[in-house]
Amino acid sequence: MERTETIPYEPAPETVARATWLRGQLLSWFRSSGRSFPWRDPGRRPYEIAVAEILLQKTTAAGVARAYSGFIKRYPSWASLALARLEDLESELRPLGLWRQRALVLRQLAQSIEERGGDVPCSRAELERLRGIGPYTASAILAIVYGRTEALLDVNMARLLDRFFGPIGSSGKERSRSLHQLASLLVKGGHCLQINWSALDFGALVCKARRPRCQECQLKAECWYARTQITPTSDAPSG
DNA sequence: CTCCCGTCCA
DNA sequence: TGGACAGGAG
Repeated sequence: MERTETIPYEPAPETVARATWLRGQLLSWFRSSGRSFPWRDPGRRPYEIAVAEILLQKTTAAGVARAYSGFIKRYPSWASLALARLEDLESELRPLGLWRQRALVLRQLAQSIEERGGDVPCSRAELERLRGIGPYTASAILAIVYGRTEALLDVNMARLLDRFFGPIGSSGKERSRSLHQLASLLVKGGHCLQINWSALDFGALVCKARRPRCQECQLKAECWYARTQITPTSDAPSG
């Protein structure tokens, strides 16, 4: 037997074709409807990128957008953040939620970076050793700061992939592996940041968790979710 | 698996 | 009023 049957490192040809089509659609959609955030602006320092990624964890991007500029202005560097008073940090973070653990994480992260001479690690292993930096945040820093080809598989992209390609695997482990495979397939075609941000924005604005806008979605003809869940008389299920 | 947590929207 | 949010840690 072929080893590809037991070790599916290679996605099926049809999957590759659909992923390529999806890429084109997302990039096209992003040019006209993508979101603009201060932390996406070119020229941002690694510090500003890292802080944004911590703030964005399990928090709405719209909320972070409101607090971001003020936070950077008040704490403009790793050094200032490392020396911050915990109470001040907490009150700055309070409107975003998760303020207690995030204040600790940010200050400890700043102190760790300062001990390294002020530079953000450029390897996944080093990044994930730091408090508050897991697989996703490490990928984001590698992609945005160091220009590496990494998939930003957050809840938005996961939902989009899940719906577009259809349910994958029975176990959570298998599903996770397939999602990462699809995500890396998307990103490997080039334009890493554009495709990542387009998938995130599309998942947040069109392929929403609550009320997906399937009727006006340009992917509906090829989307598993739209083709199976939509009925002529009703939009996407409300639940 | 649970907790962290304020905000937003159906 | 409750689920969901650019996750991560215990």
